[in-house]
Formats: sequence, structure tokens, C-alpha cells
Amino acid sequence: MDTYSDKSSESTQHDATNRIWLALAQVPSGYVVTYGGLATLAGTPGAARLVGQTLRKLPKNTNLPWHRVINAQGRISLPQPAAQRQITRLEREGITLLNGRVDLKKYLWQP
DNA sequence: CATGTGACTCCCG
DNA sequence: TCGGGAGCCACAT
Repeated sequence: MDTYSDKSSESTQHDATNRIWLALAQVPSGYVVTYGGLATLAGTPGAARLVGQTLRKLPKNTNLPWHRVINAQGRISLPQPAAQRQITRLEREGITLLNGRVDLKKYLWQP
């Protein structure tokens, strides 16, 4: 029996979206990654905006660390009140925000 | 196949 | 440091 479906298999890596999820899952607690950085890790450099759209589609009960994704300026890109919720999660992981900004020099995850 | 869209990024002033 | 504008990529219609 072909457990491995041939076509329309969900494990195809043809979708950048799928790779973004996989890359996001690699980000450890206590660290953050930028949209552009995550796009690069996913193999689609330059597709920072795609990362944002992809994250937006995630269910709120997702197990993925969506809150570890911030913009290149170290700021939260989400609109309120979601932004506050993300900040709370980051602080809970030991990440300190100064004036609403994360120090990328310290917390940016680099594999 | 063309057009619109966005949790972005970079460049200037 | 801050704000505005153009550029970009993959996805949705």
C-alpha cells in the first residue's frame, strides 16, 4: 500500500509556505528571527512579506513559535492588540524589550 | 495569464 | 531617530 501518496501529497516542498513553517519550528525559545531572515532560512530570500502572510494564516492554537518573528528593526509588526500579546510571550521567554524594541544583536537567532 | 495584496525591507532626506 | 516611498516575492482571485 502506498502510504506515500503520489500527487497532491501534503509533504511536498514545492510550497514556500510549507518550508516557512518548518524553518519557524527550528527557532529556539529565547531567540527571535526577522521576517526576511526566516524567508532566507526557508529558501526564499526576499519573500519577507510572504512570511507575514503565512503567519497570519496560522490558527491561534498553533504550536509554532510565531511570536519569535519580528521585523528587521527589532520591532513588532503586528497591529494591536496582538502586538501586546506577542511582547508578553517574548518577555516570558526571557527576551527583554527596550522601548518596544528587541536587541537583535543579542536575541537574533543565527544557525 | 494579469492584477491585487501584505505580521516586509531598504534607501533617502 | 523618524517618516515617506519604491522595490520585492510568492500567493490568492
